[in-house]
Amino acid sequence: MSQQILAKSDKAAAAPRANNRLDRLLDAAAELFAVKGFRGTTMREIAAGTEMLPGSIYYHFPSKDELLLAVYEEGVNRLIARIEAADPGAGRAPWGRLEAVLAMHLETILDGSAYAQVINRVLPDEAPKVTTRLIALRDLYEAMVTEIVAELPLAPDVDRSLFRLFLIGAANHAHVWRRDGPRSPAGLAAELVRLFRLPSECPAAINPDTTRERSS
Amino acid sequence: MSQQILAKSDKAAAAPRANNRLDRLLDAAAELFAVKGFRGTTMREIAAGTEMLPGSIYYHFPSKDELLLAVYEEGVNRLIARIEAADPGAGRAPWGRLEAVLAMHLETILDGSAYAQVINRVLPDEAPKVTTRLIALRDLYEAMVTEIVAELPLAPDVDRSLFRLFLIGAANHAHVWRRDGPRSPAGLAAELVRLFRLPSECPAAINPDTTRERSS
Amino acid sequence: MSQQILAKSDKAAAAPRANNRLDRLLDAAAELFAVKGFRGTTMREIAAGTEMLPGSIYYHFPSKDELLLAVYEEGVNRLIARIEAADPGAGRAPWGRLEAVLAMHLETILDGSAYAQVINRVLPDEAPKVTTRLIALRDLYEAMVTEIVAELPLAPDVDRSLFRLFLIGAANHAHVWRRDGPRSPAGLAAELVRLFRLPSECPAAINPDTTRERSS
Amino acid sequence: MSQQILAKSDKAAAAPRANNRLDRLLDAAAELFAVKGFRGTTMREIAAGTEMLPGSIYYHFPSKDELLLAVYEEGVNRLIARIEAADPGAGRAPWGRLEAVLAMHLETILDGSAYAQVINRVLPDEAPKVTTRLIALRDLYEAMVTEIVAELPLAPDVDRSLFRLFLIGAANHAHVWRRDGPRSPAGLAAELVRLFRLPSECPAAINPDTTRERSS
DNA sequence: AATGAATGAGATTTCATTCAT
DNA sequence: TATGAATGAAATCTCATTCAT
Repeated sequence: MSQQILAKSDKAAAAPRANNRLDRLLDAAAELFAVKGFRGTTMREIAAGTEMLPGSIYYHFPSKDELLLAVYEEGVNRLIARIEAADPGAGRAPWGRLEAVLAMHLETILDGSAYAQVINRVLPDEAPKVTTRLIALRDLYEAMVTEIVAELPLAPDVDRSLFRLFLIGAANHAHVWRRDGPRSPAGLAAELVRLFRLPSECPAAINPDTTRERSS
Repeated sequence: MSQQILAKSDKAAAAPRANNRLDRLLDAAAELFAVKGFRGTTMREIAAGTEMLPGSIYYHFPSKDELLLAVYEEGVNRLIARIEAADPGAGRAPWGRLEAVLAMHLETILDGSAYAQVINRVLPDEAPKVTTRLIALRDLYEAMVTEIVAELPLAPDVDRSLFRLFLIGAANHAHVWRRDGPRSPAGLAAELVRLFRLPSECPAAINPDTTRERSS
Repeated sequence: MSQQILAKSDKAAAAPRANNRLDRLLDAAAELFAVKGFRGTTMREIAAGTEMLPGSIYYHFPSKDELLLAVYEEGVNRLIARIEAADPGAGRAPWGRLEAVLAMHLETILDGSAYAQVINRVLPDEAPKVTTRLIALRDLYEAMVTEIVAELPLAPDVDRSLFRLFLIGAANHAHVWRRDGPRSPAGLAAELVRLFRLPSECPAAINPDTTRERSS
Repeated sequence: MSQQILAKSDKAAAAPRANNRLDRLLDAAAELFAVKGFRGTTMREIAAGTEMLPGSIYYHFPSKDELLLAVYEEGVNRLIARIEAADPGAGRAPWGRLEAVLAMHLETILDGSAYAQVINRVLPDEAPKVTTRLIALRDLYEAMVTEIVAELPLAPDVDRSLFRLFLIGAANHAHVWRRDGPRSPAGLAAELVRLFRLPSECPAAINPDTTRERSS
C-alpha cells in the first residue's frame, strides 16, 4: 500500500542533475490547482510559478491532463504515507485508530498539502484523457479507509459501505467551509468520531424514533 | 423562507407560454452545468441544447456568470420549495423531521433536478463576477438546515455548527458515489440519521471509549 | 456525377447576406495550399488572405483538416464540372474524347484553378482527421477517367487499370515541371494521347521488338 | 555519372563500425520522411528511431533541412547505383534497356528503399534552405533517363522531352496507388514500355483520328 | 427577440533548435 | 560524441462576447 506509484522518483535517482525544477513544477501546479481549480489554472500560470516558459512544461508532461495526473498521484502517495505514519495499526483500539487517521486526513487536506487538496477539489471528469486513472487513484486511497472501517465494532445492522461514504463526505466537506476556524484538525476528528461512534454501536431495533419523540 | 427570490419565477407563472425559450435555456444550462461543470460547458453547447444561437443567449443574460447565478437561484428555490413541502414543521418530532427533510434533499440531488446538482458541483469561485451572490444563495439554503438542527435534542456539549456541516458534507457526497445504488433516497436518509443520532437508551453511550476498547 | 457535394452551396442559398467571406476564405486557402502545401500554410496566412482573424476561420470550419476537405471537395466539383462540359459524351470518337478531357484536365491543374492543384499537391495522409474522405473524393474523380478509358479500343491484352493509372500519373506530373513551358494544355494533351495510342496502320506495330532490336 | 557524391559513403566503406549511429540516423529519417512526409516528421521521432536524443542529431547535421538533403543525396546515389547495375549499357537494344532501367526504378521506389521514396514524396520547396540543392539532385537522376530516352528510335515528330516527363510521371505515380498489387515491378515496367513504345515509333502524320474513328 | 458572423484575447500545444555538461 | 533540459517562436484552436441586421 505504500509502494511508490510515480515514475518521477526513479528519474530523480537516475538523473540527479537539475530536476528540482520538476519538483517545483509539480508544486506550482498543485498549489494552483488547489486554489483555482484545474480549468481555472493556465499553463502560463504554472510556468510562471516555476520560472519556466509554458512550452517547457511539455518536456516533462505531454499534456495538462497528464500533469494533473502526476499531481494526483503525488497527492495520494503523500496522503497514504502520512496516514500510515499516523496509523497505530490494525488490531489496536479501532475507534482511536479511526480518530488518529481522520485527524491526519483533516490536517493534510486543510493545512498540509496542496496536493491533497487537489484530490478533493478537482473532479476526475475535468481531465477526460486521464479520468479513469484519476478514479483509480482515488479508490486506492479509499481502500485504506475501508479497511479501517471494517474493524470498527459497529452494530450488525449498520451498512459499513454507507458508513464509510458518509464519513468521507463529512470529512472532505471541511475543505469547503473551514478556512481558519477555531478548531484544530485533531479537534475536528474527535468531534466527528464522537458523532459517528455511539449511534452506530447501538442496534437500531430499539427504534427510538417512536419511544422518544412521542413524549415530546 | 419560502418567498420567491427570482422575479423570473413570477413571470413564469403569469405567462407560461412566452417564457418557454427562457425556461428551456435555463434547463439546458442546468443540465450541462450539472454534468460537465461550469467551465466545462460552453455557451455554444447551451445554445445547442435550447435550439438557439450563441448570440441569442445574451438577450436573456448579460454573461455566462449571470446565467449560472440564475440556475443557482432556481436550484435553491426548488430545493427550498420541495423541502418545505416535505417538512412536517417546527415542533414536530425533530429527528423524524430531519429525516424527512434529508430524504427530500437526497432525492433532489440524486434524481430530481439538475438545478440542485449544480449547486453541489459548481463552486462559487468558478464564476468570479457573481461569487458573493452564489455564496449568499447557498447560505440561504443552509439556514434551513441550521434551523432544523437547532431543534434536535443533542447532548449539551455537541457543537451544533459542526454537526450541521458534517451532516451536509455526508449527504452531499452522495452525488459523487451514487449512480444507481440499491437504496432509495429515503433509505439513505434513514441510515444517515441513524448514524448521527444518539439513542439515550443505548447503554454503550455511557463512556464507551473506556469500556469497550480497553478490553480489546 | 455532377451532384453538388458541398453543403456550402445550400448555405449560400439560405443566407445570402454576407457569405462572400466564406468564398474568399476558401479561395485563399486553396491558393495557399496549392503554392505552399498544406503543412506549409498557416491559419494566420489564410486568415490574412481573407482579411479575417485566425480565430474567425473556426466559425466556418472546425479544424484546418476540415478546411482542406472543403477545398478538396470544391476542387473535385470544379474538375468534374469542367470536364463534363468539355466531354463530347460517351459513344463519341473515344480517343478524341480522351484528348478533350485530358486537355481540360491539364488546363485546370496548370492554369485554371488552385483548387485542382491542391488535389494534386496535398496527399490525403497529411490531414489525418479526413484522410478517408479525401481519398473518397479522389476516387470520385478517377471514376470518370475509368469510364472514358473503358471505351477506348485497346488491344485485348492491355490492362486497362494500369493504362488508366499510368495516364493519370503522366498527366498530373505536369504540375511539377511545367511552370511556363511553350506548349498549351491542348498541345500537351494531344501529345500525351498520341503516346498512349496504338495506330493500327503503323507497320512497326507488328512485333517491333524482334524486328528492330535484333538488327542493332 | 556514377561518381559518389556524398563523402559519407566513402567513410562508411572505410570505417563501417564507427558510422553505425549516423547510418541508423539516416535510415530512420528516410523511413519516416517516406511514410509521413518531411513536415509530418519531427526530430524527436527521428531521434527515437535511432535511439538517440533530439539534441544529438545536431552533432551530425546542423538542421532538419540538411538532414533531408543528406537523405536525398543517399537516395539519388542508391538509385543511380542500382540503375547502373541494371543497365545493359548504351548502344544495346534501346527499348530493352529502358525496360530494364524502369524495372529497377519501380522496384526501388516500391519495395526497395525508403530513400528513393523520399525523393518521390518530398517536394524540394518543403525545405527552403536547401531547395536548390534538392532540385540539383533530382536533375542529376533525371539526366540518366534523358540519356536513355535519347537513344530510343522514336518517330521524328515525337517531343523527347515531353516523352521523358510523361514517362517519369507515369512511373512515379505508382507509389501512390501500388501498395500490394499483383504485378511485380518488372511486370509493371514491361507494360509501361509497351504502352509507350509502339505509338511513339509511328509518325503521327497518319492521322489516325479521322481514319479510324469515322468508321465507328 | 433573435441571428449569423465575426472578434480578440488567450488557451494549449508543437517543435526545431540551443547549450552547459 | 552525446545528453537532458529548456527555449522561444509560432502553431492550432477555444470561447465568451459583440453587433449590425
